[in-house]
Amino acid sequence: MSSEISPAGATRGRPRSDEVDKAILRATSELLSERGLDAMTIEDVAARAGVGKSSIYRRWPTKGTLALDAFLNDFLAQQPPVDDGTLKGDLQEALTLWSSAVVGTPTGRALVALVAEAQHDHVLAQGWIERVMTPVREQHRTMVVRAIERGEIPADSDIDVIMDLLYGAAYHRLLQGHLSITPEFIELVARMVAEGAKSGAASSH
Amino acid sequence: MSSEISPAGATRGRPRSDEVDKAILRATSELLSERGLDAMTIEDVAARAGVGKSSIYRRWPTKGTLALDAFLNDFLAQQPPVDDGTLKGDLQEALTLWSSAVVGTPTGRALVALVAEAQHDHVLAQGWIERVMTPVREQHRTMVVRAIERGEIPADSDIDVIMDLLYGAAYHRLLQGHLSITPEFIELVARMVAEGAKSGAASSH
Amino acid sequence: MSSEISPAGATRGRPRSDEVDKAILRATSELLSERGLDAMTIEDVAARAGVGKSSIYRRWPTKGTLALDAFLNDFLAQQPPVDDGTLKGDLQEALTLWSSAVVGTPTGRALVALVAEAQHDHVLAQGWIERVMTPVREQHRTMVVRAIERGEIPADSDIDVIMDLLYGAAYHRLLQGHLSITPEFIELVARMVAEGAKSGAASSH
Amino acid sequence: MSSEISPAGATRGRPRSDEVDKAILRATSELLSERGLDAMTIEDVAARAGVGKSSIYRRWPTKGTLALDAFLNDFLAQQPPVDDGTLKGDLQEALTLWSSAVVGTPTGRALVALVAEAQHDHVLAQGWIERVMTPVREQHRTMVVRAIERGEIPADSDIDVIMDLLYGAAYHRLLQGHLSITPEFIELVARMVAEGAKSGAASSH
DNA sequence: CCCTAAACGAGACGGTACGTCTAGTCTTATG
DNA sequence: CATAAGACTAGACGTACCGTCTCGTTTAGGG
Repeated sequence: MSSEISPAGATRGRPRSDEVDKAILRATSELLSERGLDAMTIEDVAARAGVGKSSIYRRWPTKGTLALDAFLNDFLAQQPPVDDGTLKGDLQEALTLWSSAVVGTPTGRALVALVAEAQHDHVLAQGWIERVMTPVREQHRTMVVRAIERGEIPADSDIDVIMDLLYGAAYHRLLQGHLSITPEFIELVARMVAEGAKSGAASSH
Repeated sequence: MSSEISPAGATRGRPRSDEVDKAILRATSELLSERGLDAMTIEDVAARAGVGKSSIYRRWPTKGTLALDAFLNDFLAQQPPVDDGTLKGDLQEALTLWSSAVVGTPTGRALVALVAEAQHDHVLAQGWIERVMTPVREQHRTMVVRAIERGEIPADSDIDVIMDLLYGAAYHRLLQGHLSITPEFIELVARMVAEGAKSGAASSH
Repeated sequence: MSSEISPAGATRGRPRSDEVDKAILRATSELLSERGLDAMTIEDVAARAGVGKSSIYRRWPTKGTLALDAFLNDFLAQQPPVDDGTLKGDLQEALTLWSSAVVGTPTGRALVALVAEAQHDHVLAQGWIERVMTPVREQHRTMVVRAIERGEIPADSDIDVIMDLLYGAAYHRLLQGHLSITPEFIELVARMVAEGAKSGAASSH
Repeated sequence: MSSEISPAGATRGRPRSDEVDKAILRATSELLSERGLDAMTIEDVAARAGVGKSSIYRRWPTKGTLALDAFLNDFLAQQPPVDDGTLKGDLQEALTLWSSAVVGTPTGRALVALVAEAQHDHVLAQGWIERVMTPVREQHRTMVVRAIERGEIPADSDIDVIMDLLYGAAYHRLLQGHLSITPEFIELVARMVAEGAKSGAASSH
């Protein structure tokens, strides 16, 4: 698990046990869906995993970073690359995949809780960017690059802003809870972002 | 303060003291900017305000709802209506106002913490929608209505989605912290949303 | 309970509950005899007494001082004054009373553990002297005073040393465990101390 | 070190290292005077000695027995036999030697801690009797035997009780801390015990 | 002008989880 | 085998807050 604190030296002393890693992450996943990050305690995890508390603290500095590792297994597998032939189609498909992984699911509740937790856990915040935001955006960046190659949108389009509009709208409804994420919403967002992108050269003000 | 629990009966007994209200909200505001919602405890607030804990619990059910009241004073005053003559100009101006109230300010840190807290405090979540989201969107709805009246965008545009795109992108950067909110970002978002809106009839898939 | 930390002001706030005091001391007494001071934990006491841990820490700074209070109830009642008419008889009777309270009893195990604990708990050490050693010696001082008045022993006898010889020998066997405390031992100690006291003027070297 | 657990078989495999023994005992001695038995942990000792924890556990079953070995080196050398010509003189000299080894010294603090520890470490308690109490008393027994041979005290004197009176008084002040051990105290104790011994036949009640 | 009911400051209450620490055991790679 | 290193389970420590609950006191109407 890449976010773990690695043992200082290297091969001296008893090595960390993989069994323990797995048991902790399994217990964390379970508790995360059963009661959410906030109601999950380190002591719960240790008890459920049949592990001493120090074996957890030895690996993860905070509850949030532990939860992040447990979350990643589930989440990333559900965000494969897409290719529909049009920018609007790609955006819609990506957002549909995201929403089906996240809306009303345990994974989604974990995501929401992690974003919340990251607001006061800076280690988690950094891990979140590096291990969730960056990979997902990197993967989806190709959608936009293909659209540029097809001549659908300007060559100097700001890919980051396109991503922010697409996911921003979705995260907004997920986190603020003022309206729900429906297929119609997704279709409209994808259409408007794709359309807006056509006029979206990076800096023409 | 409208979110307070009001005394059941009516006028018997000693009335609630306005001094106490003010002292609590002042202490909350201070502590909120000094150390953030998460590190602020009810006991801190009581001590700072020179007030018994029960005088706080009598008025607000959770730490979040208390913080919401303290936040609202500061925030809403800073979001006046705008009118620039074009949709893109209105959107840009509204977002600029928002960002100057929120980016790098104590108010912004409070906002972020409140959104986080609302993820596991349902009373707060409801209050957040009713007392922050709804008023702000209501106020800004006129921007879009004017654009429709001017014939800039279709009559059946989905105002909610336009708002979600605009604020969603901004909240996204604020909450995820992967990129910063610059004037260029705001300009580009406003332009792309305005452009996208031109093709954004509510349901044409 | 005189060793408790008393509340700062006086009558402000909710007063300490006598019920809680009693429950804690009862639980402590029980656990002390069931498993000894060392194996007794504050958490055990709290659970047994049906009390929060903080209600214990609020009153007693260390496990030792808590145990001391629990011990005192039992012990002091068992050390009434004696009067036999002769010094040797008084000493023998006092030591017999002490030994029957202490040898092979839960109270005795508590005493031994407290003396041990006092070696690294200075607050307890001071409390032990003030609330056990001093009262017992004060009470028994009259035995020696009467012996002086009867002319049995010199007027300038060192009462402290007489006490140290009498109790010292007994504590020695109790704590070192090299030999046991029998009636014959007690009789002989009492006789030898009484006899030694006849030549024991305070400073004739 | 006689209290160590000896290796089961004999000569198979890598032999125990004397260096390790010495390093452990040296580290123990140092830590014992620096912070006392109670604050000394096995992990401290291992770290200071540059040794694995298991190399300590392989040799000594408990912290107390380890400390006992470290203590013995220092202590026993300081208790040579005495011969003054009179019982009172011998007792006084023996007690003076003991007090100068023990009162206000690191050795003394170790002794006190060991007696305390022995109250809940039965292996240590047994070792204490066998390797401290017994040798010292055996050595000093000759003082009393000589006094009997000189006709100073009855032939059927109880040597154990004489020792208990002498050392008991001293240990009492050392452990209870209610009064200090001065030359005057020692002189008076020696005189009173010697005097008491003249009437101290074993069982004449 | 008293009476009564509620609000007030203070702080004790039963709980719960924290993150740290030590104990004593176990598991590596290296001598 | 013994060794140094250090991970392992277990569980107590003392602290910090939680939200509730007494206290004695204060402050208003309503009778």
